Amino acid sequence: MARLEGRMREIVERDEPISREVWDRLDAIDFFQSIGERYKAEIVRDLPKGETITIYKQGAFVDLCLGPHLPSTGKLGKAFKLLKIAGAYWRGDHRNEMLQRVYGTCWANEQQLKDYLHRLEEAERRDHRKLGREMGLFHLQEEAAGSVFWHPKGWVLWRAVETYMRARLDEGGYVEVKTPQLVDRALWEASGHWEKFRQNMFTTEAEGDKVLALKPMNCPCHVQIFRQGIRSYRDLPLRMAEFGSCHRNEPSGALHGIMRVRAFTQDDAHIFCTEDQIEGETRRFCDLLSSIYAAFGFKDFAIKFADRPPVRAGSDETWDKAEAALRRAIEAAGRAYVMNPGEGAFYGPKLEFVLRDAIGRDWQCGTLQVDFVLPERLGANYVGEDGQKHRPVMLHRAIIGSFERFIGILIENYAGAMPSWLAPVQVVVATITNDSDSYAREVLAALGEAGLRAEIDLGADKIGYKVREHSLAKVPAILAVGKKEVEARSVALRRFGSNGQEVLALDEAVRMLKAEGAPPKH
RNA sequence: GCCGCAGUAGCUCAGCUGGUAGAGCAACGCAUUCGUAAUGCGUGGGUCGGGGGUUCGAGUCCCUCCUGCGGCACCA
Repeated sequence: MARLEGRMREIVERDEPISREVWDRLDAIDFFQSIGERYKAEIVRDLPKGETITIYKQGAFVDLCLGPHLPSTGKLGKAFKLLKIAGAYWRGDHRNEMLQRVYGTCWANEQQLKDYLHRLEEAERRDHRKLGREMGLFHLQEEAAGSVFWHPKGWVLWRAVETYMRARLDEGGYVEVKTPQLVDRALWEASGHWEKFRQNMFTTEAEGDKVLALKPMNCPCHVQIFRQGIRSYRDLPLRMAEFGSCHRNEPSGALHGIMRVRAFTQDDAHIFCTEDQIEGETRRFCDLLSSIYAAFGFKDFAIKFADRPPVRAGSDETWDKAEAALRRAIEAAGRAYVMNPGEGAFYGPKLEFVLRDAIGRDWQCGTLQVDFVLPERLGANYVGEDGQKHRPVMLHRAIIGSFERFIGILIENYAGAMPSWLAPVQVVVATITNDSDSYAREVLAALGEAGLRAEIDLGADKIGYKVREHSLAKVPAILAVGKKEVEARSVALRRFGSNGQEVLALDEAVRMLKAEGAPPKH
């Protein structure tokens, strides 16, 4: 890359003029073929008839390009840098050959380039893989590639997220269930997942010729619960939630820290409802989702509307109906969205709710999918007002998506400095000398009684050392106690990110920290 | 899975053309009782990712597998 960059600088230096020409299609094909540029020739060949074919020349270099280009190479300036080199499939199709792609960045001036590179470095500091290790939240190791070992502190964070989500679902009119991990392939064949995703499913054998699959998702299981007994239209909408542990054998190259793993837990739910209820349920879901995102500190998120994929289940009429229903619903919910053509699930169109990580990569977290197909395939029905059997519609939906991914994004969003309600340790009591130990224990007990996750540091180190240690651990609050505090029954509170401290009466500090450590109200 | 790069102590990294593995931080021990981001001294710690090969001798060279990283493809 250094050599490439050197050549680029020479070309910029030469300030070669760049000219645009329009060529005849056949001439262009012949020309590119003759110089061995068979990919360019292929592009020209595939361009629709009547398309203008533009050629840019720069010295002896002749290339096909839609343009526009700079008038001359010198106009590029010197504020550029090559960043990475990687393979990319020709025309984005993995069945094609792989070409080498060189990534670079270019800015109007050196300062902007420097700022950009600095931002990249800053982002690396937030990387959840680095912070997860440093903060002792979790680890990954090759004997369980793609599965997370959650450490005590990381699991506290997980539980805080789970407890909050459970409370919101309870309030939101959901019922919670738990379904099996190992399920006979017959069910996956019936749902259509076996045909489409068999190679990504972990399987095992039992009782001779039985093949069981570790569930890659929860929906078929939820339908089994729905099918127990006789459902009435009065039961709808039935919102069935599960913190469902799923396994998917993701391609090795897709794994990424805890964001893309092979074993994960979804905040999954399926809303069984009538067609008429789709709109109301979608609106209700969007409201719940945005309220929960806001509670976790995400004000901005994108919504994408993914419509029918090339390979799919269900008739075109069913898809027309499902897409129209979802479009009406999202529009009625008054949410802006962009299209994501052809990216729907195989059984229905979906809304994708997308959050962004520290280095600007987008991650789908929430989703809402309209499904007319699975209830049919798996034989779900209910008795309507008319006394006849009807098919329910299923809305597949998740808010945080997977706990693993969402926690990864949370860590990056806060750069590890979690708000108190999510922090593994909310407050540390640190003594200045051992004379204060017994009072410090009283302080710890008071914090514990208030339900705070508190730790105590009675070590023989200097207070400066303790402050540094717990600041690096990103603990939201440090309560220092020394002679003065013992006498006044007070504490010296230092908050994460602040250089000063305030001295407060013990009960006042406990009251304040308790309030700050509670999950957000909504 | 594909292309490229990488894997040395818990972490960050050094180790020249092959000659018995090193630093800082962390950990542990002892001393220090100190008022808001590092007290001092000492000690232990490695199948150099796994396997195979070349060589008198491999962390270093070759083959192969695994894992990770960056993209691509995939993502129910």
